[in-house]
Amino acid sequence: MSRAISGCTSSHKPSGLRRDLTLEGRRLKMESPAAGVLPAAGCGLRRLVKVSISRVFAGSGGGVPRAQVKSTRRAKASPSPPASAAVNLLPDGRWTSVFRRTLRTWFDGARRDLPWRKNRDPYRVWLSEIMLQQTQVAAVIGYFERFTRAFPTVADLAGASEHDVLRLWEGLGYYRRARQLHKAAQTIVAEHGGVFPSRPDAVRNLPGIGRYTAGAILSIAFNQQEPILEANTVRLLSRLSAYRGDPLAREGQQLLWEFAEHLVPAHEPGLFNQALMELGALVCTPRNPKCEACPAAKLCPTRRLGLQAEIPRPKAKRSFEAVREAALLLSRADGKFLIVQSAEGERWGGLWDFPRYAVDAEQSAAAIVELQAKLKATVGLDAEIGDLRTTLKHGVTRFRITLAAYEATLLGGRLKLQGFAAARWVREGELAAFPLNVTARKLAQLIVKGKSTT
DNA sequence: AAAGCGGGGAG
DNA sequence: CTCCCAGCTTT
Repeated sequence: MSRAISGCTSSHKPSGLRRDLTLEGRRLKMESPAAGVLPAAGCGLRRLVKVSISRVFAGSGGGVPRAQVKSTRRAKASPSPPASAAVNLLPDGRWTSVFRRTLRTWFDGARRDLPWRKNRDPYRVWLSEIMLQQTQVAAVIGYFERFTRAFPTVADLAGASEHDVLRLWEGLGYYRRARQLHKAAQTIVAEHGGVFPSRPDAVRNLPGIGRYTAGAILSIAFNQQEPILEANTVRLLSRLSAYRGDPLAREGQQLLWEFAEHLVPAHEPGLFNQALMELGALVCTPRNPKCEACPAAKLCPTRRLGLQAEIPRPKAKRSFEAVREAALLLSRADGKFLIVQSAEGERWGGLWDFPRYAVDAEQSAAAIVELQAKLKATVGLDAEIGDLRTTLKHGVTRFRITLAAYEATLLGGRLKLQGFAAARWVREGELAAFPLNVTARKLAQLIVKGKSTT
């Protein structure tokens, strides 16, 4: 792995002087300026070039094959659990009635005090649901508070710039959510008079709102008897029905949605749905579920069968593709850095970043050669690159990113940049005002702190 | 049906 | 380390 790149000892500071700067005895020369979209400072240029090597580990695995057979003994002293036959998970009326009452009683005492539970304002419910998509509660709380402070109403959100919306989303991930939220707010203002719609099809048609989110908003904010199914309830309902198939496959989804629809009561469906999720989040956890503390323990066939570790069926491992990237940090004599905005549909779409280059080479020496070629081809630079060094590492779900750096200088010319929504030169102090992805944010901090790249 | 999309938290 | 998270959208 190429994280062993290290040893840059140069620590010169940026200066505005026009000089033929050398780094570690190596020089970066400008090639003939190609027609480009970005003017580089004509003279006195000093570029600080950093490279980040990012890597996405690959590997693929298959799902764990499991027997399809299940036993469906019935409980004796408790209401009958749902059958786990392949076609029907629905419990009888007695089980359902006991479960609803038990769950609601438990929720009254166990309910967490979360900021979006302060009231039932549809806007706040909606915002929280969008933020909570594939994102844990603890991670959302602070974002929700800052966001609602900045944009207290749908109209405030609709009137904001996408830049400001993304700034408040920065670090939360899945940035398409923020852009869709923003667009939906504008739709609500334009087509619904600024009032959040309550008709299911109108809600469902807003960008970023799928079946789960629509059900959550309609039940919680509008007290409509609509079911929900998300990560917590997939797990909870799988266990409550001892469903041994793949809960994420089509059949599993259909059965679990039917189960959820069967369970949701006419009275306070929103509280019931939140109670389902709360139980899944706090008690019926993925690993080592707290069955001793579960109000529904006696209603749970999975618990009775001791199959908590098998249900829900573990997901198949994801496969990964190896990727390595270099982030280029260019600074001019006036201290401005080049940043680019990722195009819509791309990774980090809408966010700003330092331009990145794919690097295939495994070893640092080969990576440097490769980068030289790419810089020449894409930026029009002849670069002699100093030592690469690791500056920080960052890991995300599908990426193992190691950022390294090299230093070089550039003496002017024009840059050819394509494939970005926008590109700008900004002062060091202005970097913080842009919505940057997390690795760019960390590199920006490095710039502010160190001034030099060592 | 499968892939793409981020980042952080927990075990 | 690995797994998972108040999913949606596009292919």
